[in-house]
Amino acid sequence: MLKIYNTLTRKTEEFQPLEPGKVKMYVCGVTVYNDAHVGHAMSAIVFDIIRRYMEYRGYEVRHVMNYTDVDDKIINRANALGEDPLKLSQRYIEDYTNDLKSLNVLPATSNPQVSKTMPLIIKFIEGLIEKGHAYAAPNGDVYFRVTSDADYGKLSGRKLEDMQAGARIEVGEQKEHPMDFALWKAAKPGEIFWESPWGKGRPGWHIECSAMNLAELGEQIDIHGGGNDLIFPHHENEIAQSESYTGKEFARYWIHNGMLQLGGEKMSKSLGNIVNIKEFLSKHSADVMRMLVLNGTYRAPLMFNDETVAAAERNVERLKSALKPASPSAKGLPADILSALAAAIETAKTNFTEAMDNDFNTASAIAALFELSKSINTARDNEATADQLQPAQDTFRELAGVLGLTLEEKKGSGDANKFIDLLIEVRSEVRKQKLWALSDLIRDKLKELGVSLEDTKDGTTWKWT
RNA sequence: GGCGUCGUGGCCAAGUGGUAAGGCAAGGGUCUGCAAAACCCUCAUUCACGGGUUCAAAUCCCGUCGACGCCUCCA
Repeated sequence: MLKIYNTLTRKTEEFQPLEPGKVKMYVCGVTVYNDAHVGHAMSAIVFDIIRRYMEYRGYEVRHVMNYTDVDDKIINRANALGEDPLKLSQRYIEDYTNDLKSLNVLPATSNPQVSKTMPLIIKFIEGLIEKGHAYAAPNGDVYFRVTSDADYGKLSGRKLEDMQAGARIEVGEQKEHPMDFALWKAAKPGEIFWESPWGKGRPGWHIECSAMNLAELGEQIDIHGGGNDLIFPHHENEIAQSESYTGKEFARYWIHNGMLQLGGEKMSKSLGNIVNIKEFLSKHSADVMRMLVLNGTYRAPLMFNDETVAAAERNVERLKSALKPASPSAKGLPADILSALAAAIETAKTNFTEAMDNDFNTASAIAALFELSKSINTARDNEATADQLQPAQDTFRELAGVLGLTLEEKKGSGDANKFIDLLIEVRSEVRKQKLWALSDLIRDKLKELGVSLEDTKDGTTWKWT
């Protein structure tokens, strides 16, 4: 039985989809005006794992992730670069799509964009005005009337009175209530705009997600996700808009991932403590990024530093060791170890599923993989044949795949491979003659070039590092 | 100030009532010409602190201290 922690109720609840066997999941994507960083990667990986696990459990998942391609920051950046805002955002959409692919994140079922949802957004706002939940200000802005929503604040646990008391809230000139938020913003001179019943303008930040949800998944969805920095105001306002518009409960389960921490602080563009996804992937594999996420709890802050990255690197190597082939000269396993291996397969499956069912407890799930890898390696060291190893390695590969780990070795340039093979062949002859200094020199020099050798009784293996 | 999450070994971290998973690092060993990898052993009488409930608490309750996130754009 799959259980999920729901931000809305602050409880871990049994997952019950609206429609048996199907999951409608909407995850807030990124605002595309800049290179994405590893914090965005964390969020994407978290929901990728959730999606993969639900599919493993047999659900048909419709996974929608939007792109915010109309926004103040995009307009500012485009102005600074002298570029058309929609061209700029389109460029970064392609860029982020590539990042996600590099991270082995499955493509979402669909990726709606604000700029392509304009008619529905306008219709949505009109509907809210008709029902008294919104009003147009004289300057062409349209605001949501928070006092018209009886349970406004239920997701973030805030009350309007408390928020009004907050010192940093300033009363907008055009607003009835300081917490009212913009559904539509009148265009400033020279800004990109769309025609609307309220004049030229563009949508506010929150309305896009309500509209795209409706367009892609309908009035009610199972899961709504995003970073926990979106709980307020973004998700709170989405609920207010959608539920005021449809009169129905919007999302049943709200899932929020924790923030990636660099130097004890949230990684964010405004703090300037950024590691880009591309920068990270130039030094480490996608599996390493994923391992960092898997080692922790998706809801908790994720520590990101040299030490945790190095540990993740080693963890990935350790898991890969389980997939090394059996020795060609293996004589076969003793009966007791063979049955222990069979038992280890079942234990791993059980522990893995129990862990993941418990609100996607990946740290526990990964522990099940470490234990299985130990059993496999022990079997290999005890003369297991390839056939004897295979069932365990198949299970291992399958479970790792559910977490989105590829466990693939790094590929070098194909041309180099045959020369490396040749060098190793020569080195084998050198070793037969016990010319250790020379053979070690070859090994050391290759290491410097990124090729690491391992001498085994069945000969020498190598890989790119 | 308000709302929320959380404080577990040198580090990352699971465990939410029954006597501390897993990984990294470290030390010892097996194997190896030497490495590397793998495997074996060691590594928290204790879970921020102070009270309380209970036969039993890291786990529940109260308080204190501390960290982080949100309250402004944010994955």
